Amino acid sequence: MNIDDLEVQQFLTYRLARTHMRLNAQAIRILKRNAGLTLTQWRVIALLAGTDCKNSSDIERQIGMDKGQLSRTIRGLADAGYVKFKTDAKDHRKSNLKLTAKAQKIYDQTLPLMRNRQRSLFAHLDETEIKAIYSALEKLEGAAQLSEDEL
Amino acid sequence: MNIDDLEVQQFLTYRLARTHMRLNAQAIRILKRNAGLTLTQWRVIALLAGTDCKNSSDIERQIGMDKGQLSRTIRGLADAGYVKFKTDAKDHRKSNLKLTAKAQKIYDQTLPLMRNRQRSLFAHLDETEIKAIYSALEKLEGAAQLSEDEL
DNA sequence: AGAAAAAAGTTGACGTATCAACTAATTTAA
DNA sequence: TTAAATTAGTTGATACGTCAACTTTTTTCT
Repeated sequence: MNIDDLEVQQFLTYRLARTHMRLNAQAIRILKRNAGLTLTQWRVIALLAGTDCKNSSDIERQIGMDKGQLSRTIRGLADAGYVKFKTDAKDHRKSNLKLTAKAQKIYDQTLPLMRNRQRSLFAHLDETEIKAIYSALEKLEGAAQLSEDEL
Repeated sequence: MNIDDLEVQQFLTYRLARTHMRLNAQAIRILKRNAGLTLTQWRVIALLAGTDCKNSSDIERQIGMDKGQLSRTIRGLADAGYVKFKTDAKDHRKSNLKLTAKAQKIYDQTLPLMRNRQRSLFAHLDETEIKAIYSALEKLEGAAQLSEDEL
């Protein structure tokens, strides 16, 4: 692999951006059609339902999403009747989030769909590719945190 | 790989989105600092300089970028003195784009930087991972084009 | 040739992402 | 114990991405 001969459109970051864009668009289509949710709404719901995330900061840490955007997404979910706030008894800065029955229901309906999608995507890859892509993404994410001169 | 036991944060699409986000932010930092360009500006310049793309549609096809956004990016580049328009003699719909000396210079300065970054990113991966990730991205991009019921 | 379809590019509207400033509550540590 | 630093969350400004409508020019088809 000689980088000097690599065309810009073949830069790994560029290929990754393209694939990400397309997969994202696909997820947005599926969620819009089947759940009337945006991708970020779905992700927040999924984290609240499927992990031990309880509040905004937990989600932020888990998902690496911008605080501000998260705040607005959560407000949107609350307005749409998907989550309820409850100020933490011990720490009044925190407000713990609870999914409503409505949210739980839509999550239960949508999760199998999203799992099926993962299954179909995996079906296009062989075992080596799956292992390699996970480990590569992990390493790249680490490298992405480096500043220019550490790179 | 059993999908039913896979946590949502481990969905391939999700991991990919995260890695993309971080790599993107890194590229934006580097370009801002070293060239005063945005990532899309850089990509357009790189395609005009390094491939046979001549106009907006060529770039659109190559990069899969939105027409509208491209139009605005190109206008921005023109306003900043990086590209010049020239209506195609044969097809008056097209306007061929030409990089100015200023753009060429900044491209020549920046390309090595960007290549070095690719080199550093690759250095974190082994040969198998590199092969696998390229081939996996290719396949995933194909699968991303499928509609929900084809998946 | 002439109508219909398609392609190039522009523009407007809207949602999402990113960054920074800010308030309020809590923790650290002098 | 109280001043300084940190953490949770909100808000505003601004940039970017996405979608759709629209104009102009070219191509296709009969």
